[in-house]
Amino acid sequence: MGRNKSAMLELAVLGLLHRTPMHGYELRKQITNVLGLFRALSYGSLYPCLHELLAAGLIAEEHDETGPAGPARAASSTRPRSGRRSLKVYRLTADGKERLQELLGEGGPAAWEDDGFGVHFAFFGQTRADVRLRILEGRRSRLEERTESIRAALTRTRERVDSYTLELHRHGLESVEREVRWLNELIASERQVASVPQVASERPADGQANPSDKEST
Amino acid sequence: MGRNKSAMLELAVLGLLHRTPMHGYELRKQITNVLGLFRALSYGSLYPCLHELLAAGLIAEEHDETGPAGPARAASSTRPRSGRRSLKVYRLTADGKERLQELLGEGGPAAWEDDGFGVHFAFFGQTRADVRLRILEGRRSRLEERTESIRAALTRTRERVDSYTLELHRHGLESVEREVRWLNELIASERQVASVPQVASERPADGQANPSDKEST
DNA sequence: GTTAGCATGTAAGGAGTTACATGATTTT
DNA sequence: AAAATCATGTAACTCCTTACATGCTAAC
Repeated sequence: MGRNKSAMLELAVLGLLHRTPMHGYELRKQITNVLGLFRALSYGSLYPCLHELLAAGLIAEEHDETGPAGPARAASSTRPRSGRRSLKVYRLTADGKERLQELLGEGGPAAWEDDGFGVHFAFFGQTRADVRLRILEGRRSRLEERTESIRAALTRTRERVDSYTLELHRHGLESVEREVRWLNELIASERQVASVPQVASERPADGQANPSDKEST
Repeated sequence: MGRNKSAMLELAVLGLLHRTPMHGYELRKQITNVLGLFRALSYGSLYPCLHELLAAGLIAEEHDETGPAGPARAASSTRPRSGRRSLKVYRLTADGKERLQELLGEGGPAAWEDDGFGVHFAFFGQTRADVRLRILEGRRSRLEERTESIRAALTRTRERVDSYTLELHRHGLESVEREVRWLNELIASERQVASVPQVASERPADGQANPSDKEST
């Protein structure tokens, strides 16, 4: 089949469209800003991906008659766009929902690598509890490997590199250790919930899993 | 000229070879593990880059007669490899040193984006004090933009997304804020040193700039 | 004696960005 | 009326990974 379609981009698109239908333009903003997964996803990769998903029947497009959803839209003209140009709103099809569940159910190594973890975590609300736990634990061991690697580098090269390189490693190590602590909290929280298991297909977890009781401030 | 040669890879290679000559194999390990800049740089991009730098006269190769630098090398046979196969040690040429200074002196936006900052920071020891400060401040405003962006997303979507997405944003925000605090310490430290300016060409900073007085446990 | 690690390279292909091309709508 | 933002799309190009191809040396 098609050419592109990196698994992560596909997952992000299907996952976001599962929440609410939207334009490609809005999808890109969400993927870039809200998920923060791709630093700045370009249209050059998003639109072709959308066309492929459409061809595969995983998403459907509808022509938007309401015009762009600008900030002050409600106040001014209700005049329809009269279809001068193609404004498309994409939504998830039944096949698309199936595919999304399939992707979320895999829970393999791709789900805990740097590029995959964020996307998978963002859609934990639709992910089975056992898969969630597996992904969190996979991510933790991945980061623990990195901890060891930096620690080793730090011991090996101590005194042989300048203070800036040392500081970079020190800060990197602390960042990774901090993320491991965060994962430990999440895993503990998941294990508590695990005593009351739930089905993935019907109204999956929202408000039940309450990771970390710290107030934000 | 040549095809590839992404600026960051070139900088990493020249910067590391400035510290000490080494094999391509060792370079890859340093770039992957020690600098941690590229998650896992492949030979497929490193060796071609090396060939281009060689052709450009920025680095030079010498045939290694001592054999691979294995962990227990010193103990066993001192028998030379007799040149059966090409084992190459690369070192920086005079032109390469010039080019390295040129790259380190730019201090433009590329030096404070996600992919560039780590590499540039690792070679701060060879970077002019004013450029160091500029890069640190550029990085800080970049991260402050991101802080605002996440905070905005958090306010906009509060109550509309599930607890996992909220937790992802909360953790992301804290990570960025933590890095900003780190940068503030570094900037303060640089400003203190700035009262005694120094020339870049002669024995640039090592031990003078002492970022953050925390002991490392 | 076989596995793991050292060491160098190439060809094919994937994944994404940049730059280009177009046009409506909203804000200043 | 100009500038910013919304909105969609394509073609060329860059950079990198994967898989292949080869061979030595150390450790178990």
